[in-house]
Amino acid sequence: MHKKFDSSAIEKKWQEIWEEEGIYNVGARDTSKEKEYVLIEFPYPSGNLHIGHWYTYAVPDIYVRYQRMNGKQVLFPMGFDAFGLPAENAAIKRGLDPKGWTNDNIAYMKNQLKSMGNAFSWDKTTSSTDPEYYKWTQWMFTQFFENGIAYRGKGVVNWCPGCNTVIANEQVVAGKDGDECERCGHKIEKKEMPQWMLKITEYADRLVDDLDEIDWPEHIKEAQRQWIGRSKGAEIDFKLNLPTYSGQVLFASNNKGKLARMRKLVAETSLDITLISLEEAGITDTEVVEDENDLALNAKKKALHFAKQTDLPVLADDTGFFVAGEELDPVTVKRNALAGIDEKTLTIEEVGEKMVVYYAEIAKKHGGEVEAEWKNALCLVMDGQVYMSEGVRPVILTDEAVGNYDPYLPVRALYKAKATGKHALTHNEEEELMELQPITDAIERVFEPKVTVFTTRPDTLYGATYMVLAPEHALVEKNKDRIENWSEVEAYIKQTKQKDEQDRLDNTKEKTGVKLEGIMATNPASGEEIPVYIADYVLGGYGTGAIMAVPAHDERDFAFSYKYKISKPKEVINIQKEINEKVLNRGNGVGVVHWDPEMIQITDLNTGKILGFKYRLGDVSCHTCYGKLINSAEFDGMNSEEAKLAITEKVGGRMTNTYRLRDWSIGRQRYWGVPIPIVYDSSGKAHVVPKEHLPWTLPEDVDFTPTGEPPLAKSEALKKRTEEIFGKGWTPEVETMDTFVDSSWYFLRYLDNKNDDELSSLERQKEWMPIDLYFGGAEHTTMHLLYSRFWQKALYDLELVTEKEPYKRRVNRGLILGPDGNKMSKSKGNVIDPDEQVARVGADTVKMYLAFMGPYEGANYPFDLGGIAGIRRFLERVYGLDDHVKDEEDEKTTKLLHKTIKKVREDIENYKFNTAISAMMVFVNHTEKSGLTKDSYLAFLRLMAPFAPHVTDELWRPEGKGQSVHIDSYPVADEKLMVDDEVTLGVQINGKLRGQVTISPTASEEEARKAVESNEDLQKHLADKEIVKFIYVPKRIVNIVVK
RNA sequence: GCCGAGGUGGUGGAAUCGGUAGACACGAAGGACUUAAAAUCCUUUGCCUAUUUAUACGGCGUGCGGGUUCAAUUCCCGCCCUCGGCACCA
Repeated sequence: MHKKFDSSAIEKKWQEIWEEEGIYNVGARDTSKEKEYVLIEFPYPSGNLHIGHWYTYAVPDIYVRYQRMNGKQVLFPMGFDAFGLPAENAAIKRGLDPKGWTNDNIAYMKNQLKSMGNAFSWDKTTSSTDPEYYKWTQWMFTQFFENGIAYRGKGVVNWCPGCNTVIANEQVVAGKDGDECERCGHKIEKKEMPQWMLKITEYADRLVDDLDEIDWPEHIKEAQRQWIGRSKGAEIDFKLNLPTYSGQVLFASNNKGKLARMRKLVAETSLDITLISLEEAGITDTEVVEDENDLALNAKKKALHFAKQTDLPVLADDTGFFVAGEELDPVTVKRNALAGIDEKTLTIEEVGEKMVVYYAEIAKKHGGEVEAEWKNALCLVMDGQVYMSEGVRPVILTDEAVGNYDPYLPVRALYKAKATGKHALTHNEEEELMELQPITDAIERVFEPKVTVFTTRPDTLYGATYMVLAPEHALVEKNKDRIENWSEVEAYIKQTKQKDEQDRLDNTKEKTGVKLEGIMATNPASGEEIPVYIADYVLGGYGTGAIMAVPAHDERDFAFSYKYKISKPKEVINIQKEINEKVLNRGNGVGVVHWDPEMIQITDLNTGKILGFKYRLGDVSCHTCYGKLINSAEFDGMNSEEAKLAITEKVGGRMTNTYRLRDWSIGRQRYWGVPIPIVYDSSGKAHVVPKEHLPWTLPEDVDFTPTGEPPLAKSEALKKRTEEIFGKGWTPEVETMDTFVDSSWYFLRYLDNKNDDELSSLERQKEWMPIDLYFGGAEHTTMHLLYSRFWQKALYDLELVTEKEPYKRRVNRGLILGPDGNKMSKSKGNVIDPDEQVARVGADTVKMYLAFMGPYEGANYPFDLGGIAGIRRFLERVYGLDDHVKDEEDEKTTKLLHKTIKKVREDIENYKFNTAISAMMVFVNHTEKSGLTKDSYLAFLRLMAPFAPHVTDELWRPEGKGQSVHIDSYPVADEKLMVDDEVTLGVQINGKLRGQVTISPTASEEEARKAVESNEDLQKHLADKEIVKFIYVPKRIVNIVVK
């Protein structure tokens, strides 16, 4: 090798030329090419690129360049996720300006990133701190607020004294003694405060179900499913021996007619209550965002909204649903039933249509025409035809069928109907159709003293012999006068409050609890009276905060019941399969001292499947299997699965899901983030900052010293701005948003990064979404990936995006460890500085070495300084490979080239860059000896271009008429040139390798046999032996069985 | 405890529709070149045994123990270990 390989000079030269030529800018969508959107997680501009960034960005660049050379238009954008704590900490510690500090870092890191030589689409870049970016972050928040997705919640939050801020549950990690902050390691305190929340829980089902539609590795999907933690079960009401409520009840309406009617209904009941209207209760905040499709949810929303504003019980209703507090009681009114309305599944439009059709039938029966009002739509029926106003689809009713629609009819028809002025359906007539009894019954039920439990095993209801409430359950405090041992109960509640959730859920600790003396519940199935306990292992925030305890079929209930000698387990499930019992370790730590049961695993003999576990102690036992019911009255003999539904139905329960996932708390008491675009009027009511005032910029006159008060509260400029725009007495929200919000939509902004009118136009989204491939770190599996999926779905519902799911495919990469095999850290002194490596061996070498360490997906690899030298040597040899170019090459070399092309292509598509590189090394090792033609040499340069973009362009340009190799095509293997005319097979005798034969790949068994027989070495082994069997698998193996 | 991933030379790793285990690279050893070193090039390199130190032969080898098969790193059963996640979720 005579040329000197000066990687620094080469790399600098080509980076400048590429930038000048702009060959990596994407520009407008070119529809003559297939699109490919490759996304990498954008970095936080900490100030310096580390080797992990290289692994994150430089290796996927191989895939990007490969797709570009395959003729696709590839979008590979890069930006900065630049809000966050480090900037603010720098401000606190060193008195720097967070904005300046961040911008300096961005500028510096941009240069470092350019030294990578990646094919980034820099023309599409963005930064989350750019006001033109966060303007849209804020605008989306206002849309979420107006649609009930963002709300001001109240609740217990994790307060980190280190960061002086609230952190989300997901950001809390388990430490040695209790919860710790993921970022700073301080112990977390529980604090109650108002919080801005996003309703991710409302999307829980879709977040689980839509996983089936995307092509992600199964383990990542599974992690998300577990995080969401959906469990299917039932809510069941247990009556309590408490007196029925009497006194005032708030009715969630100001509609006088409705109130009068409801009062009349209440009078029909045995209840001693008085309904008062919202106005009478002095409630002014009456805006409730209703869901258009879910009637039950509407009633519940109303009830919840007003329950927060009063101490009175609240009664709300909506088309057949009656709600008090949070407890829902659906009633199928006769009218609805006759009209064929199933409240659970129909939209409001569909209900309206059915209702009108039903009225039409009545009208026909009376031989007349009926005019009726339903919801906001005026519906009318004439000549057997039904019309509805206000955008509701008209229904044309004929004698035979219902269901032909004419969109032009309603308005015209409405005037016509009014002109005819025919008979209208009166309230009295309507009431007749409603049948009062079910409604009054429902209202009575709503006020019945009861507690609702959530259970995944309603099939074991007959075995429920006591109940347990969370100590913080509202019912406990409310009934303190009736609880005979209140002082003991109160002490226990106090003790619970001191524990954080981690303590309460610690299964090595003994379970504790207290009986509520004087309160009894009734098992709704068996009718038995059962005692009620409180215990801290039942959590207020999960399910309904109350459980039914089935000691015969739940391990924890068995333990608790054994400790407090509550009741003998009542077995209601019988396992009828052929089972196998295997005794496991003794003692399983469910938290009762001296409780050391025999633990037995129960397996199905036929399938080998684990059915459940059995715990035995003396003459009592508990098992968790499914089976056939016993001791369950009319359900005896039924299967568990069937019985779940049947029993729930019998006792008036509701099948429902419950989730581990909690709403996303996005408010931060911090400065360096997106200001939440909310202002409060003088009465304290929240209003969004209208679009014309966005971006609602971050003020700069702020003192960062953490005092527990949010920094923005100290800004005079923000106060002044708010009063100037909105008026005197108005105050700004002083919280900023979690940075996970910024990263929930950046991939949309890349597409349309200069758009002043929209966050990202639907046209651009149609061109580029969904993201074809998202490379990222495993640490984002449950947080960023779940939040951004939720964000996309919320936008989808507002018709702001085109896709339900943002990411089609996802690849999780591993970590680069220090040379000692440990995680890199300054304290361990094992940090590899990428700039230093680039200066030493060049960017191409660093990139290729990172790709060569192992498969990209999954594992962690130690950085080896010897290993990187090997790659540098390889590149030097490639640099000198043109010395071996000659006019002719042998057939073997041509074959090897095509085999290498095929292998490299396959490997890139499977993210196995390591074996692709090794195949290219084999090719170079071979051709250095054999020589190769110019054509083969150039094909090889193109093959290697994605891996070592600088050196290949250096070698290519003089040959490529001045055009970059990176806009050329990727070589394609010619199958015809890969066919081998002979192949060497291993020959085994009795399964042991004894020699080799070289034959044609299409050789017959007979030919193979001849080849073996003519081989002297093999003959030695075969002499005096009888060949029992001769196995020949073409192109694979020969195996001879001898005696 | 449960769930997931994994366990292959001194090291990173390769080979799994069952078909010559250890590709490629690092490291190590020897040699060439050099005054010398570096760089480069050549050779050797899973372990064991034997001998003529060069070569063939033999044995053992993919965490451990079984099984299926002509043939198992690959499939099945049991166990051990490592890493990651979750942890009384009713």
